Order: sequence, then C-alpha cells, then structure tokens
Amino acid sequence: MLKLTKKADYGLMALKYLAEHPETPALSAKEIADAYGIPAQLLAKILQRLTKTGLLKSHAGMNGGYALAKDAEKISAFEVILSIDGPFFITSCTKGAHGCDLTPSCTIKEPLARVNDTIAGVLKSISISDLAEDGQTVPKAAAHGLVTLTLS
Amino acid sequence: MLKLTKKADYGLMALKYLAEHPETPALSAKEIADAYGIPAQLLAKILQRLTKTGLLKSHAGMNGGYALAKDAEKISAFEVILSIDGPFFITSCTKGAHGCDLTPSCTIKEPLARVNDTIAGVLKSISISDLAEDGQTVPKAAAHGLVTLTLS
DNA sequence: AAATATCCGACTTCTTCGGTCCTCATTCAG
DNA sequence: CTGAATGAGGACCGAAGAAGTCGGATATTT
Ligand code: SF4
Ligand code: SF4
Repeated sequence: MLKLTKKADYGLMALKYLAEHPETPALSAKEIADAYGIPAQLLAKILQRLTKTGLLKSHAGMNGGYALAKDAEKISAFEVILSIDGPFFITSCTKGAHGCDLTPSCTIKEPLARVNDTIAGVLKSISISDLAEDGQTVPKAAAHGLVTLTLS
Repeated sequence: MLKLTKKADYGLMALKYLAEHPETPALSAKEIADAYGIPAQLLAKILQRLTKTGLLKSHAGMNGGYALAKDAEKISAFEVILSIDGPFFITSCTKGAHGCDLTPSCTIKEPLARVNDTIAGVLKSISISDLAEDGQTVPKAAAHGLVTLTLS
C-alpha cells in the first residue's frame, strides 16, 4: 500500500541521470539501464511512455536516444508518476470505473480526497533537479517547498 | 501505485464511525459493517488487527464489540495504516528483506526517503476526529497542519 | 545493406489484495 | 449450565496488478 511503482522509480532515476548529463545530445535506453542495472527493455518502455507524454525527446537511429524535453527544474515528480503509472489517486473510488461500490454510503471520501490533493502537492513540489542535487555535501536542510494541509 | 489499501480504508471508516458514537459502550463488527456495506468478516479481521495494536478495546460475548482505546483526536491516520498494512514506505528498498536489488547503485533512495518522511508526516497530522468533523457545514478551510518539505 | 535505436503490443510470472470459510475462545442471558 | 452472540485467528482462494520478457516493426546513421 502507498508504494511507489518500480517503473516510476526507474523513471525518476533515468530522468535524474539525464539531468546530470546535460552535455550529451542523447542517451540510449541501454546506456542508462546499464548504469544502474535496470532491465534494458523495461526501461525502454518507461522512457517511451515519458516521451509520449512530452517529458522527453527521442531520436531513433544510431547515436540516438533520449534527452530531457524541458529544464530539469520544470519536471516534477508528480508528472513522472502520472505519466508512468496513470492518474494518481490514493483511494479506489476516484477511478471513474470499477471504483469501490460503496461510494454512496462512504463518509470519508471527501476528507481523503483532500489528503490526496495534499500528497499530490508534495509530489508536485519536487523537481528532477531536486533529486539530482548532490545532497551529501549540503547537510543543511533548506526548505524547498511548503505544503499546507487543510482538512474539513 | 500509491494507493491506499481498502482494508486501511475500511479501518478509517470504522474508526470514524466509532468516534461518531461515543455514547455506546461497544459496537460489534457486524453493526459497523452493515452500516456501510463492508463485508463483515473482513472488517472483523481489520478491527482485530487494530485491537492488537492498541487502537481499539474489544469485549467478547453478547453485547460485546469494539470501542476506541483512546481519544479520537489522539489517533492518527498514520497509526491506522501502519497497524493494518504494516510498515509504511513508498519505495521497495526500505523493506529490509526482498527489497530492490539495485539498492547500492541507486542514487535516489535518499531523496525519496525524505519524500517518504514528508508524506508520513502528512498522515500523522490527520486524526480520526478530523475525519469525523461534519465538513459540509464548515466550508472555510482552516489550516489543521503545516508540513514542511525539506529536500537535499 | 548493415548496425543501432526507438516504438509498441502481447505474453508470462509473481506477488499482493480483497474476500470467504471454518474453528475455537470468551462472555452473558436465561 | 447451556446456548446464543461475539471476538480471535488461521487456511484458503480468485482476481488484479506489477515486474519483466519476447518478437517484430520502423527510423536513422554509416
Ligand atoms: S468510497 Fe470510501 S471506502 Fe470506497 S474507496 Fe472511496 S474512500 Fe474508500
Ligand atoms: S533502491 Fe532505488 S530503485 Fe530500488 S526501490 Fe529504493 S529508491 Fe527505488
């Protein structure tokens, strides 16, 4: 429960890797996969998905590969997860079809929807460049985002 | 992904229901299940779990049932989820055994761990009483909790 | 033409989730 | 004391989703 899909995980890693190598015009899926030990074919499909949603640019053929479509700071973790795993929802009822059949009698879906928004906000406040920063040398905790939880 | 288990969902509903009926000394699992249409046997096991972790008090026999072990405001959504679904982690690597095998080469687990803490903080800031409040009549969004996301 | 890539869907395998069933222990009413 | 009501807890099953694989088609450079 509440676990990030490994595909989304891999996607974040790949994007971070791309963000760390801004010089190269394009990196192939295999290159990135080898760098981390991710199954190449799986990562390939993930990157294709990210390309289709506009987060990456792709170029086929030799010396082809993928590159960030926009600045690393402009890409949020939320977009990545959304692209790879589809709509982000904490509860089952939000999914239009095949949700939970007791939606009418449920009394906690509204509060939970706000919780959902809050968590989504947290994810939106995180960018790829945040992940790429060399955190070890900067132990001081700088406030990057502020999230306000408002219930009821 | 990132979806709340239905069991945890049911658990929250049940706790809210109990919080809304503070008069009655005890409510049986079947009563609560019928009130919402939750499978009775399933809810029973959930309540048993919550009892074992100390969130509920139980009483067998006729006119028995469950009651909140502490004040509704003292029970956080985080505790509930933790009790029902086990340790809360958004990544696979955190789980000691059978985590992700590329943990050593992974460069995003530290940042993600902070994200994990942040989301956990959000959940901890939500109490059962927050859910039980009659939100419809009070549309003004009062800030209940403040969460600071610190990355890097 | 050959090598290197992306692109894309079908498929298998594995785990987890949601749910049921059955049995035993406890408590209370009569 | 006995039986109904209730909790406690394990075994089990089917459905769904996740992780990963395979095979083939297309595009681009050399
Ligand atoms: S309707 Fe209620 S019980 Fe069903 S998924 Fe939504 S929040 Fe959970
Ligand atoms: S080690 Fe990295 S890739 Fe593996 S689960 Fe943890 S964060 Fe994800």
